[in-house]
Amino acid sequence: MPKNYDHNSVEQRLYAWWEERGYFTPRIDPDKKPFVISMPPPNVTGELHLGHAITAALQDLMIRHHRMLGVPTLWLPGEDHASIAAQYVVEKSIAKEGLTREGLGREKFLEQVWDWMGKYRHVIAQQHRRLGTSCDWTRERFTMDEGLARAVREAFVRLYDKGLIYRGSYLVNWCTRCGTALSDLEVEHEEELSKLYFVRYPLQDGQNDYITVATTRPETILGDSAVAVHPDDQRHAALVGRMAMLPVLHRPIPIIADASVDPAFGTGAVKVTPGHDPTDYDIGQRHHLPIINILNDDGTLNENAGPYAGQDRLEARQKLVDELQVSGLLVKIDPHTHALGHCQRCRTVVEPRVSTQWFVKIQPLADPAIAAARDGRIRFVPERFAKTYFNWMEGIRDWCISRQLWWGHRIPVWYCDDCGTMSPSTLEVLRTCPRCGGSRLHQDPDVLDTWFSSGLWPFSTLGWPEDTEDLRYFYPTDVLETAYDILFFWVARMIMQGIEMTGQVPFHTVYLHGLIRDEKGQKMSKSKGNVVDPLVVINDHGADALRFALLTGSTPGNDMKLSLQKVEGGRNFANKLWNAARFVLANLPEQFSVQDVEREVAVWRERPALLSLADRWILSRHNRLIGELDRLLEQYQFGEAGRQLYEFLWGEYCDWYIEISKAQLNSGDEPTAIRTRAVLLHVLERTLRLLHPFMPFVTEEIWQHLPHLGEALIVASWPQADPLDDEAEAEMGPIMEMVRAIRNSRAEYEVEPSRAIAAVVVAGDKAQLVTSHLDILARLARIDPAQLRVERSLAQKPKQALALVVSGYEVFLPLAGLVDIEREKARLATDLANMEREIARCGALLQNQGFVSKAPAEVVEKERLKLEDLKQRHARLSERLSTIQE
RNA sequence: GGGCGAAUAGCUCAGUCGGGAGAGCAUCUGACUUACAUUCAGAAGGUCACAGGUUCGAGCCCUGUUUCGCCCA
Repeated sequence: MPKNYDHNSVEQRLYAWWEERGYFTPRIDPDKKPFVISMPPPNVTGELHLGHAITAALQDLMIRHHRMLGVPTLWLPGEDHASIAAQYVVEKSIAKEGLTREGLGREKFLEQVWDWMGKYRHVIAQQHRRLGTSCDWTRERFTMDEGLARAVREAFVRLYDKGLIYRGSYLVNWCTRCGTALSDLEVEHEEELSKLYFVRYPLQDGQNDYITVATTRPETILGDSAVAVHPDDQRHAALVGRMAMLPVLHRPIPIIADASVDPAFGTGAVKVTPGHDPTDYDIGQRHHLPIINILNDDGTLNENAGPYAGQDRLEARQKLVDELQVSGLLVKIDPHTHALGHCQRCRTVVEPRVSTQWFVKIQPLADPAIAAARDGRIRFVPERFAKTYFNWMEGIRDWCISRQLWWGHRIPVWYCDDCGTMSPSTLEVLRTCPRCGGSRLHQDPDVLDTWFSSGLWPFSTLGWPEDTEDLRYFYPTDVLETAYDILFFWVARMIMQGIEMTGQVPFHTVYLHGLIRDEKGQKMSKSKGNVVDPLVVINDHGADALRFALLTGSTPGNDMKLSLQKVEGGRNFANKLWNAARFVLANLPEQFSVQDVEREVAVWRERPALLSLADRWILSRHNRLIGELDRLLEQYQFGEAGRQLYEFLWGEYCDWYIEISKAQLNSGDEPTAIRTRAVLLHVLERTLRLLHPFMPFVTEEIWQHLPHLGEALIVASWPQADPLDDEAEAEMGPIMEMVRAIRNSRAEYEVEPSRAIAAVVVAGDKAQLVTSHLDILARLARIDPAQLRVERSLAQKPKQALALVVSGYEVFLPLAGLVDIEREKARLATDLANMEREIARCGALLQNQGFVSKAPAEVVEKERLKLEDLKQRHARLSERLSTIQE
């Protein structure tokens, strides 16, 4: 094995091997309940980013863990066709060649999109492989696959037949660039500084009388149906019921009273444009006002705009303001900040506009989805997202699902040119009209909101609506893991559609992770140019390093700033592990087999006394780690689990046990050496299994070098903990403390690191124990074995020596010529003072009746023991102080 | 306007049982000690945002305040 771990020579080779061996594909076993995750399908608009990397890391962790638990485990991958986003990027792409969607025509344009899909689906799948995702590629799905298209038609028709889908003319969000309607969720509001225009509307029957209204969109004056004031507003009460004359168009409109008007806004009088504003739309409904649409699809004004017809809305705004100015109707223009809706995809300002669209009646779907979360059939991790979910679900409005786009699932409704009826159909092509039998049919030209098909993902990917073996076995799935920013878009819709279509919740747990931000805390975006490409990170430091950094650097639901230093830390960890394995292997004899280890382990279980204290300690620590990991993984505390693995492997196994093992291996006692090798290997091998879900590549690679049973770590079994050895842990603690204290003193007195020094350990009834572990002190604290003494007690304590007092032990370091009595006095005095403070605190606590009577017995006992230990150490220290003061 | 989150070491963040404040990085001192300089040993560094409250005991629970961020309307 080379000295440094080289991820580049390992990762892609191992992945190809795993995939080829078929480890990612579960075997259906009717006696076992499977574990299933549907991978959130990335958009085929581009390449993966760090958000996908954390998604992959978290899900692969759960998947690999369950696979090792022996559960049939399915992680179903795929890609989303991302209707509006994909159409947007392809349009931009062909624009570089001077082509337009309209110029190409529907068919030719769709060919271009399919080309794009083919390319990027492949790129995305390859990138997922680089991340190490152990998903079942044999079940890979695309939301535009025929099977999934069939599911979309089925879902549409079922909802239609139940009366939950309707078509009608309503006010919707309209993107003038994309030329389509959008759902409420696809509109993003941003605070912007704009202008508030105050405009006089002359009264129809008054001379020189006006009512002044304030508006941010003066061009919509052309579509006004009324002026409204608040019913209690005394300033305008006299005008209610009279008529105002619309500027420019000179159309008389009524002045009405409506409680939704905010008297504090502008002058308290507002213009009402039911065709282009949601609030005004509602006012219009209440007062039976006419709806006037002044916009064409592309954002130019239509014939209702009179002289401004044909002009772009923003161009018309300026001209109209100029005209108002000239005619003296413009009172003033104030600066004004307000939230403006933008198209999620192209950032164009969204215009509310009345048009004929398809809608899902959402309340009948939302109610059961709310109930499922209320009664615990679905739980959220972290829990607080349940509240966000309820907030949104309870205020939900009907879902506009039709889009005036070309790329996507065509709305499965056919119009008969003979009898004029419309027929929804689950058939891909409807050839004859079910009503009149006519064959002159044309399909609705629009497509469905992408999220309509995404909402079916957990079951459409398994074959629904067919009653397939996969659907029966793998559905419902278990965990849905994704970023919190698509809770409404996707998660909520899967829950609603899942319950509606299958009668079951599609998953029992929703785990939401936060967003990955750059080092300054900003959201990564291509336009900001601060996007970190996961592939670059992987090439530099390895997928394991990236995954470990993402997993241990985040808390569920919280955003995370990823720094490359953190990834370097992960890379260093992989290298550390690699070298630990090199050490272990270098010390194994040629013929060392797993059977040898197993035989040893079986013996220890019967007779732990055969082991050294350090052996027992590392075994117990390892078994404790297993228990902790089981608990943490169960609770979805993946970051903490990873950190504990890191701490164990680096801080305990490498820093202590490997160092101690060097002494045991070189002790000259063959049984000790054999035993030590077995412990080294046993603990390493089992810890590799625990770490595998976090760092799959380096663990598998090392495992393959070690003696092992079975084919691959990826399908090895998850370790089960042996009993803990509390005694060993309790006795090892003070010995480690002693080593640290000696190292500390050596550093303080600037003893050359290479120089071995003498020591006397006073150990009371632990003398035997320490005597059998002198090698630890000798090696780890650099004590000269020839000058190391252990005594039960010492009548005459050396004066020219440093005295170290740790729990249960006293250590004297006779550093001839180095000990400075004055300095030593000062050190002892400081230590004593600190100790006295602690003793006072501890004593006061134990004096406190409330504490003694109310705190749990074990906490009280802990404090008692602590106080006792402190007092002992204090006594020895003060004795020492008086000795050297003589 | 409503809701949520964050505020802990110089930086980035853990701290999910209410029981003596932690890690990584950075800094300082020292070391090529035969697995690893992607390393090792040691040190320094904190009024856990602020003010109250509950409790024997609060970084953690409750109330209020400040600053920053996000979501919804």
